[in-house]
Amino acid sequence: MSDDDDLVFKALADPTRRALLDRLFARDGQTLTELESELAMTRFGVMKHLRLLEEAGLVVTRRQGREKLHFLNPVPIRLIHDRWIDKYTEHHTTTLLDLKAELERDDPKEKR
Amino acid sequence: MSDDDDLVFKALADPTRRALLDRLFARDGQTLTELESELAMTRFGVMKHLRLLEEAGLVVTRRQGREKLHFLNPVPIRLIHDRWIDKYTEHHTTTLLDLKAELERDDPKEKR
DNA sequence: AGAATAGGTGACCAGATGGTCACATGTCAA
DNA sequence: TTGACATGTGACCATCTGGTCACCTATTCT
Repeated sequence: MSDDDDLVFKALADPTRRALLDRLFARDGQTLTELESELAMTRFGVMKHLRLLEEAGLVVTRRQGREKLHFLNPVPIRLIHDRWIDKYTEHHTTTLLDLKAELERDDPKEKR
Repeated sequence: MSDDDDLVFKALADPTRRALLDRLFARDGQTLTELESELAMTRFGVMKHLRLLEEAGLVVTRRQGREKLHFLNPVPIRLIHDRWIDKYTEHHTTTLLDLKAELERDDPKEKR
């Protein structure tokens, strides 16, 4: 509600930035150059994306000499979850997801 | 990963659409006209936003006569959560959030 | 049937966004 | 201290996005 989290949602809106979060989820504490090498984009682009992620609080950084290490911060994600998932109905959702996984195992890719 | 969820993140990127989800979270099954009346925007704008939310699967609809009822679907939100919150560290995050709430009760609004 | 009501379409415009580049700063190691 | 490396800044451009409007269709009620 306090649309301070606007930064978080804007940051998550781009596929490149989500990919960066995925890379950090897989291995935390990577540098800009490491992340760039995995992403088929110039260093400048990656830097811009990392800046947005950091301003949104989704990534926290620590300088180590001339390197800057990046870490994934899960807290804002958790807050998104809590905004629209009622504690009371959370169990139902989980059940639905299990059912969905079950169905897709039998009938992979059905549209709408 | 299957950037089909691109629609979900794009849909969540706009404050008006998040406000719509909030309204539906508060009271499910509202019509377009009901939602419009709460939002200081023309009906056309609201309709466009609802369409994106529906295409993203965040809102599901049911026609009833000439009315169209809108319902919040929490499943995609849950999937976002599961993408970056490790089951193993989930407890730590919850603990951090509790701590944060605790701190903000004593020191409301501190930046960064 | 005819009026009122609820929802839908396509085009249009101003402003925001993603990506690149030339150039600049800071740090390490020989 | 010089060169190589890691990161940072400001400007620039093509494209996407939010919002509005004139106009259209479908359903309900009298």
